[in-house]
Amino acid sequence: MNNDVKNEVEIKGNERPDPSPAVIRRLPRYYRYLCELIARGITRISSNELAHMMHVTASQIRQDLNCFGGFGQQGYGYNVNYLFAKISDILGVSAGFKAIIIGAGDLGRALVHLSMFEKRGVDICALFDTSNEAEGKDCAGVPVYSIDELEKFCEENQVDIAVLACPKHLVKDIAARCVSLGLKGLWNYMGVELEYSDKDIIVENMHLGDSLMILNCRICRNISCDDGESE
Amino acid sequence: MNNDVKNEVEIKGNERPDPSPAVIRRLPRYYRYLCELIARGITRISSNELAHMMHVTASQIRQDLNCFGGFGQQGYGYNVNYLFAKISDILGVSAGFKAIIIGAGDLGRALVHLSMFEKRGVDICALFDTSNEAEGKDCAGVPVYSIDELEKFCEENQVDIAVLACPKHLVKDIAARCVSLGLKGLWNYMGVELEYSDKDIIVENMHLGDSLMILNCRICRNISCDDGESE
DNA sequence: TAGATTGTTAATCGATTAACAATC
DNA sequence: TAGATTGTTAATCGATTAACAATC
Repeated sequence: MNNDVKNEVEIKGNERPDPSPAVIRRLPRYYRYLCELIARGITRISSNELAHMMHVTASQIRQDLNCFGGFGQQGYGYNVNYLFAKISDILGVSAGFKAIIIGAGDLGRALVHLSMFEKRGVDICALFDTSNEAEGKDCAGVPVYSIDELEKFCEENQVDIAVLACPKHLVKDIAARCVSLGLKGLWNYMGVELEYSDKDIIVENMHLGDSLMILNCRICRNISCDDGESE
Repeated sequence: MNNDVKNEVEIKGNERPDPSPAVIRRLPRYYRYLCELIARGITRISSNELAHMMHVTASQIRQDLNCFGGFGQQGYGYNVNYLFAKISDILGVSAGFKAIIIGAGDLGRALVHLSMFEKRGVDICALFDTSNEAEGKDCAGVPVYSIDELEKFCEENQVDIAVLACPKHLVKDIAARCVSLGLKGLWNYMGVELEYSDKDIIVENMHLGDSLMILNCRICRNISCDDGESE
């Protein structure tokens, strides 16, 4: 059987294939620039203008957006509000995910205080303390529980995401507990490698140490290395 | 601190070309795995074994390392300690960079408390407060100054890097001051886009909000998207 | 209609993988 | 020497850019 035909059959209906990781990683940046355009009251933009603003090619913008659907209009460009709404949806801003933060130390508390979660539609419903120091207190209006209550809380509430900001040596064990509890995602700040398949849970890493070293390295060699980043 | 490295590349006809951003971004992960091997007392490893551990191809490892030089030996593999030393050097661990943190709020304080800087050979020599609240105190042994003293401090000390962890609306102004002061690098946590050329200063961004959205998106679509990451 | 700009296909470029000769 | 494993070249793959027909 002709391979082209076979593939078309396998991709049910006329569904698009999964966008590549590279495309996914560029979306938040579109999101940010569209926010900015909305704030400035701009309601319409062409791929060329946006490309100029963002220092990328217009071709890339059109290709990226067309992974998800035709959001523009020939001869007109893109409606900023409509495009923003579409990208927000793709990025799960309206998915209403509930998250907990594990670790009520400096880092955990710093994260709660950032407006980031609220802006991205993620609801922080609890902090879990691993040192029995902050337990019972609250932090920016979010209650702090003992890590011992993790299972009970997750079973009683629909928790989707755990932010890992606890001591390094506890990370693997706590991550495993989150997987058992059926959580959907781990946002890992501790630089510990977590090896799960995407079927078990989605892991997104914030490797602070790695980023610092890349900065060091780029300074030493004067290397422009922005490609891998979202900027 | 070796300002002449880049020039060497340009002058000597035989030098290797600049490694691609993709290669640079993979180095910290090699660094971490080599740390682990050293901790386990393993002194020798083949690209095949390492590839297996790291879930990458042996080909990629050999290609990556050969961007910088022949660190292995045919028939033997790689000496773990030697390779670790080489990669540490490339990553500027021994460059002795001095850094300041701008913003003595939750985030700034959380960063000082992480052992990350020390482990990577970066010396945090001061925090700068933008709210006149923490001024005069100290944080994990690091003195806190008013942001008004930024210029004076940087002129009297050899500061290389500024970590931007201050309120969003101050970021652009403070970044510009850092550029004027001749700093070499900015490590930007605030999600604000900074547009400088690499000649002015090297900017490395930690876009927390972007990462959160990518996690959201991957959960929604069940997409394995690890490629862009360092894991 | 004419001009503008998209959506999409084709061409190019770069990065990853495979293969193998060099060599320890 | 024989076996192992690198360093490096060649082949493949995917992602970016360019071009252009479709169409608003």
